[in-house]
Amino acid sequence: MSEPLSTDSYKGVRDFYPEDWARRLALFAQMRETLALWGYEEYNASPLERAEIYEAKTSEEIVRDQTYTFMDRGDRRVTLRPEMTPTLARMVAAKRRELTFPLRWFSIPNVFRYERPQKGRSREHYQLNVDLVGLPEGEADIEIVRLASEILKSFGAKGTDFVIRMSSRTLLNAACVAAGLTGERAKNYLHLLDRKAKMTSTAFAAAFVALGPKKDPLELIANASEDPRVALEKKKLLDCIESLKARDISNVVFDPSITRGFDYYTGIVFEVYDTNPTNPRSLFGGGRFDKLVALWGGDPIPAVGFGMGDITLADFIETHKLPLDTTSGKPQLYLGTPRASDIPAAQSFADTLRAQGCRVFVNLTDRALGDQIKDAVKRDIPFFIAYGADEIANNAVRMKILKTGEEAGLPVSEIPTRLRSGS
RNA sequence: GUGGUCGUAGCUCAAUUGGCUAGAGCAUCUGCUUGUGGAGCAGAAGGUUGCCGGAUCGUCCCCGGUCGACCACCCCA
Repeated sequence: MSEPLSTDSYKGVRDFYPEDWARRLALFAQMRETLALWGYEEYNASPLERAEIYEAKTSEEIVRDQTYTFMDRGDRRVTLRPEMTPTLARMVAAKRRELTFPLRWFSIPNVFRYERPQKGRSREHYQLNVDLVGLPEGEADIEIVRLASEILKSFGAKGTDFVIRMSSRTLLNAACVAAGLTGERAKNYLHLLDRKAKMTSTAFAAAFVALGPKKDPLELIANASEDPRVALEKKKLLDCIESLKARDISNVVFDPSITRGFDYYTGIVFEVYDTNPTNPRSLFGGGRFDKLVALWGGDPIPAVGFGMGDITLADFIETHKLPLDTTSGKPQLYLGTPRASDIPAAQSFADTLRAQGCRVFVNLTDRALGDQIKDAVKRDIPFFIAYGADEIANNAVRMKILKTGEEAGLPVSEIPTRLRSGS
């Protein structure tokens, strides 16, 4: 015999036991419900992607160090998707002639990053991706930001629980150009800006001066009248923010340090932060990527969207103690059998209930009835019916509510409604 | 990729300066009898102290390595 295998899961990934998976499903169900109300359709794709699609326009850091990339047996370079947006862009590009734009699409893919596991970060997580494809800046941006807010609110969050920080890549780019920063130096400036909050002001100033700018982009944005392009882009962004505020999104602010890590963003970028002082971190974000689809040829197709990870969302729900109903798939009724020989009849009785949508668990053991009740309690099944010779003979059952201990006879036809009402 | 903290039963934790057969609670299972409960009582099972090596008369305890978890960086979701 060889050594026993390890029961540990692979480093940095999670096993989802039924209880864990029920929580994920509850998250996903709430997302799907909200998105359906807004007319969004769900799509999906394989986690395996051609490696090349991450190399053109996404952050180099990710490709170099943070993806699972390998050669398959046919010498193709394969990557486990680190994010969904390039896949979305590829799928849209592939069928650009037959799709009906604008597209309102979402997906809840698992995505992979090879990096050191840490709080809120593992090597695989599920990430809701919501995208609105085929419309330029304006109402599309507003819908996406509102939807991001709406999804958090659908979990019971209040507007004071989070803040939406917005900026614009076009504004930042215009300010960089006006400040004499172009190409690599502009890109480096954005990365520096992204880190600003974590740096001391002197360290930031030193790194900034090292880039050799003629002016300070942030000052240009503050005094936008100095440059007409900056002024125009700033007005567009502020107008967008004002529109959101006018439509009940009061927790949105302009924050020029929001840049987002990916290079493919072209217009608005936003990031949603938890306002809880013990955990004031970024929850998720998104932005506009008008040139990504054109990487596969043809004219650009404008798009805007966001991605929301399941781990940070679950943490958010946990820290704010928001309720999450995880009972939707659980059995509602435990059918106990006084004798093991009653099992076939109990299954047959269960079938009539199942046909009416009742989730019924039938005992298959020869345990004593009292132990079966204990078993039902332990499994968190709310109702119990003993089904044996007496019930068959009298064609009548008594249903027990395990929480209260009450037990009463009732017509079989009433069982489905009682199970649904839960009492 | 860098640095720090930590690995003892399924879980939460004990174990005297390095010294008897590594303990407890919870959870699990079996009884307290065969048509109705979460309690109680009795009992059982559960461990190569993450793994490998070293130092020592002797190690859960010291040292090195390795794997893993957590935390802070880096970066990002």
